Amino acid sequence: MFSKFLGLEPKRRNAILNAALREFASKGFDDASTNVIAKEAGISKPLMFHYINNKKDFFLFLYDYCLDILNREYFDQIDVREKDIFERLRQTCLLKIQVMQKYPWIFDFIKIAVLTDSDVIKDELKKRRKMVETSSFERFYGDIDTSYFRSELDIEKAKQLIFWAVSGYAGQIVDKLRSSDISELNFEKIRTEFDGYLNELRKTYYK
Amino acid sequence: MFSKFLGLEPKRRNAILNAALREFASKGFDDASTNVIAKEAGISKPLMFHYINNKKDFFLFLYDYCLDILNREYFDQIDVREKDIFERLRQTCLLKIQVMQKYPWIFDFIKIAVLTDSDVIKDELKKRRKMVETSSFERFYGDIDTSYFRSELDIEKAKQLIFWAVSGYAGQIVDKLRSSDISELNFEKIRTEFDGYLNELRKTYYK
DNA sequence: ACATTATTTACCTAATAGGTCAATAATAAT
DNA sequence: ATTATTATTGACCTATTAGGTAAATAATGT
Repeated sequence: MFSKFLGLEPKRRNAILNAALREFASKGFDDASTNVIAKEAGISKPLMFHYINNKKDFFLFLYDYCLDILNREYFDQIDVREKDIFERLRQTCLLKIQVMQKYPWIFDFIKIAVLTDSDVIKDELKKRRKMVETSSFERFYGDIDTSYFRSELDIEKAKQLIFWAVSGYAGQIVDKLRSSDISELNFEKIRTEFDGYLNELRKTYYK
Repeated sequence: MFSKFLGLEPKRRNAILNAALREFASKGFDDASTNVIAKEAGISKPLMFHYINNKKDFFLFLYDYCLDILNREYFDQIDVREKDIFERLRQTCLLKIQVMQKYPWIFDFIKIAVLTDSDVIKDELKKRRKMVETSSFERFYGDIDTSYFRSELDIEKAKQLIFWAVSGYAGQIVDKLRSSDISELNFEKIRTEFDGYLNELRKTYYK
């Protein structure tokens, strides 16, 4: 059905893709404008409609397509054998940044797709809803090794607090990713800064 | 200029106020709809325009008005003599929840007003911009007593991590505040849960 | 030179935007 | 009870934008 879109050269396909993800993610389905998407993708509206059929189908297609991308490039890449929470966080966060360099709005798009209550797409989404984690917390950090934790701690609370702390840092990075040009961001510097925070957390939570 | 609005009985005034804050905060100035605001406030559009003059002036009025509210009911209430970071966080967060029970969107509105780049209001906002903190971090947590911290810690990183962790918890509460009816929320339970997390943090970061 | 594909200009109808006018409903004053 | 006044709304204005398409043009391959 979306073979025309899929058959495009990657550069244009990704231009349309990212323009759409951004518009949908930041405005929601109903308020998103196909005019804006076309303009930001750098093509005319009729040409875009030549590729995408209509707004609704396009959104639903994007949902499936993005879940595939995320499964391939994110979820499947996570090494579940790593049981150290800080190593796991390091891995998942860096991976996430990597994915977001290619698709800056993909996570927000999925989040909005899951949480939306737009009448037009609600039912369709309900049908095809594979098990997508809303919190991303239990799925990722349910099976870590807690034996390193300082004994006087409440493990569940500690895990939650660590997760929130790291999310705070990640949120800051994401803001930077979006405001500055992605290419000119110093990835190496981010990594060492991030490791600094992770070490600090390790010092406080581990024996 | 907005004497008509200010002279309203508090119930209606707050209905319009909160409807407007919500619409502006969640859509931004340009995309916010006066139709939606009037409908959600429970009055007709002409009546609303009878009170508010026009969209632009209304937004700018709201900006000043909300800063006043925040100064009176939030910033001025913070006990700056309290130098313990966890006590300070406890205080500010509970205060914030209290303010948000009255005006659920006031913080988001100010944030959007500060960050917006709408051509219509940008210049006007620049003129009247009193020093509003963007990060809220330095202003609140610059002068706390760090002597309780475990000696091997990097103080600045630790403060930042604590702040992020607490923000994570606060964000969760705010989501609940918005989804459920505010009145039916168990404030007492939140307080004890919050204290639980603060204690956990104290255990990990203090000697 | 022709057939085909890629792309845009110009347009459609319906909805919504900010905003107002003139009429109605409610209240207060006589 | 009647009038004067205030509070409130239905109907409407013009401009813009929404999603979407038909037909013409530009580019490409044969």
